[in-house]
Amino acid sequence: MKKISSKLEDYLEAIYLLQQENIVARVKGVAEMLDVRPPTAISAIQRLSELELLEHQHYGYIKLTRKGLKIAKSVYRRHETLLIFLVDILGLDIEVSLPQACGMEHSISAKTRKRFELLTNFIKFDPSILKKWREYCEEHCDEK
Amino acid sequence: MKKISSKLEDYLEAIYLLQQENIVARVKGVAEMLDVRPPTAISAIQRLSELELLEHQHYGYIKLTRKGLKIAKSVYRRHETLLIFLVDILGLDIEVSLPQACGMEHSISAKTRKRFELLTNFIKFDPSILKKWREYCEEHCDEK
DNA sequence: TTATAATATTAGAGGAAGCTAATATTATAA
DNA sequence: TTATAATATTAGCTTCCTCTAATATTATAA
Repeated sequence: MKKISSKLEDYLEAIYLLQQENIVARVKGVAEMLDVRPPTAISAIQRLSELELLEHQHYGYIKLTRKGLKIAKSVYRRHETLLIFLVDILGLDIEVSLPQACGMEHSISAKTRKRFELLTNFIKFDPSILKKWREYCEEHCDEK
Repeated sequence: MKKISSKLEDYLEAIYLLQQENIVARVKGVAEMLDVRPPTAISAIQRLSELELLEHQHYGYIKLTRKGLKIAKSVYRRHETLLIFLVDILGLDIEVSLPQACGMEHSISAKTRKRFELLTNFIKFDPSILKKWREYCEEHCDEK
């Protein structure tokens, strides 16, 4: 599977999320979700279409192909895993965690994602460790 | 402090590391470290010079300014923290960890970095937790 | 000291990703 | 059904970041 840029990954992820809600995505929704202007979204969508990662009918729907969906899901999975780690384990606010998860999600491998998930569960579902960690964090988090 | 692109952060970090070894950095070293051609390095160095993050004498040395050094150190610190986390806690090989740390280092805040460091120390320096985590990881890491 | 090698720089091109302004199409409401 | 609003697209420009080829400077070795 070819490597695409992190920007293009963002577009696939956004289209995937819109598809979840509405079956198909539209240019306006994509542009709004990624906070870009419609022409910017269009040009990304056209490149993704050339890569056969989605199908785009003129003035019509946008739909991920099987290959596109696969990439989109994997990006979103990394995003989710990192977000949960930042919020539930590192104890960061959701608002600051979101953009950081969005930044990191393009850099980690499947194996790394899995390890993040394991560590999250290891801590989260062991009350004594979770408690110890929370206390440790509380105690040291104002240092330096 | 102005936000610069992650590419420019990479250049500052590389120059910082070269400075550590040789007092001053040179174009060739920077280009080699970042795996780009000299003209690419030059153009980045010129932009950084305009931002007053480094001083660059024609055909001569490259030296970070105080502002540049501050950014470089902070990037490198994030890099180090993430690398140690990936290797010592998540148990990943150094070769796969390096590029992933390089990717993530541009996305995390100072607070997030600190939390990563705390979590690393919390696990690393508690032998019983470390042992439990290693076993847990070993047991589950082949799933999915 | 001068020729050669190494290094640095400039010039110019290209792709990615963004924008605005203008235009085309589709959807909606009178 | 037709005028208007909403949406999508095209055209053309900008900046960032990369490259190669050509040129300039500095360092080294004969």
